[in-house]
Amino acid sequence: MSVSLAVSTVVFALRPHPKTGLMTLWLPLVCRIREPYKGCWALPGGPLGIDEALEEAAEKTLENTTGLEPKYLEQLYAFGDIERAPDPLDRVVSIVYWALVPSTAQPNEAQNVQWFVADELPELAFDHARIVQYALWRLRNKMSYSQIAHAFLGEEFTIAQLREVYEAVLRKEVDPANFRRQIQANQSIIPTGRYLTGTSHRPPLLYRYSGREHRKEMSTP
Amino acid sequence: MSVSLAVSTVVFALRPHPKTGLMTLWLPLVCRIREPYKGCWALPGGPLGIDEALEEAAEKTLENTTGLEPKYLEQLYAFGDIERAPDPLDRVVSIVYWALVPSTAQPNEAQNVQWFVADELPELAFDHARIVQYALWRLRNKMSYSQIAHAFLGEEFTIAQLREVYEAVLRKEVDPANFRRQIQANQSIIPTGRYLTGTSHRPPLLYRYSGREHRKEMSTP
DNA sequence: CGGGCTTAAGGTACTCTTGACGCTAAAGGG
DNA sequence: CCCTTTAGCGTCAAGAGTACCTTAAGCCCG
Repeated sequence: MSVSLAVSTVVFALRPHPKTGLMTLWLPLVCRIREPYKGCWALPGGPLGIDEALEEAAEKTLENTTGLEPKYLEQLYAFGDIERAPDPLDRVVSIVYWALVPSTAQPNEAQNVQWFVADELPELAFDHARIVQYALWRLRNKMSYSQIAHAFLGEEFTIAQLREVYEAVLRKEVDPANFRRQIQANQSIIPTGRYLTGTSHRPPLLYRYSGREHRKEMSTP
Repeated sequence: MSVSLAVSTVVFALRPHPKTGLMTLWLPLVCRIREPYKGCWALPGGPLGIDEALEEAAEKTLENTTGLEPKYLEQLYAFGDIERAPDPLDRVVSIVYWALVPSTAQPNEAQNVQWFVADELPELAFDHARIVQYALWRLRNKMSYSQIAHAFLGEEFTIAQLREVYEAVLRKEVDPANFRRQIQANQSIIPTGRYLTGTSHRPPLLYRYSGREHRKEMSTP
């Protein structure tokens, strides 16, 4: 008898809040159809195949539950406490990934999968509530020093849309002028020359992600 | 047949470089006594026991190989590529921790264990060279925004000793005056009132770590 | 014993970043 | 045609970071 290994994924997307209409973080959960925690909501995931890479498993889970491809995927943490499952003989070590998917993409709702507002989750199975908390912390942390915000958007976006992502994730207002300055200082976005029309005000320039980080990163070894 | 799970640890300590005499990062490696990579140097570690917590396993490894207790211990990453071992049937997922031990403690050299200068390692088994590279990056990264430097020192230390830790890890000189100001601004160290005597110059004040972080951290969930 | 050497500890001046806020440009709507 | 709204740029002051100077307080050596 040995410890078994699973891979789970915390998937984040931005959508309007059903009540306030403001952009908010959402994530998909699956309803467990077997014990333990039968009927409870849990993170999507599954056992690791013998010939399957960790990241590959996380992507497969994402594809199966939401039908989406991540624009960003990173390992979060390996959770292996002994008391994770009610029965200590079912010991599972979960390697958890977190992913960002653009709001533009339409998710393909699979069976038993439902999206929830990240700050208003139901009771979760195992230690998954703690895992989500940590993933949220990592997302907000990384958002404030890294350039991952564009992963929530499509190929082209305005600076206001990018700012809206920051405001939604960090849950605080950002000064538009200073945000523009900062984002333009580190050469992370480049103007496409095209404008977004159809707004009832001055048409904003469209930008795209330059691909270069302002801080040299090595988040994944 | 399923994937097996192991826990390894990258242990860092500071000691003078044998040639230059400057403080440098060292880490312990064990010589493999069986195939694959027999005779090659590798990170200390071993399989995860069924009733053993991940962090517990990392601490046990540390104790067995060096006889030391870590002043800092954190999960680094879970490495699970398929090509990690020469034979794909021996697939192992390694959950790697990294640890800091104070230079004051005297290591208890176990059999087959030897310490190396972190920047001058021999050829390593498996993907351990890449793991060490990543651990070094994480250490240097964390050192520059966190307060882990004191983990290399004893209970009491002078500001110059703390600065020496920064200089050794980040491999660059730090202005003593500015370093003092920064370190004193975030209330991370407090003066003990005692002085370090026996030096051939003005005796410096001894400080100890206050335990509070200047940036609220949640590096471990 | 006193001058020289070394590091401790604190201070100053300059630069760069950050935050608060004002002004003009350019669209649509009444 | 004016009003409203957001885009985009500029300004100013506070704060953080950097380079460097001054004084303090021990030991070493002549």
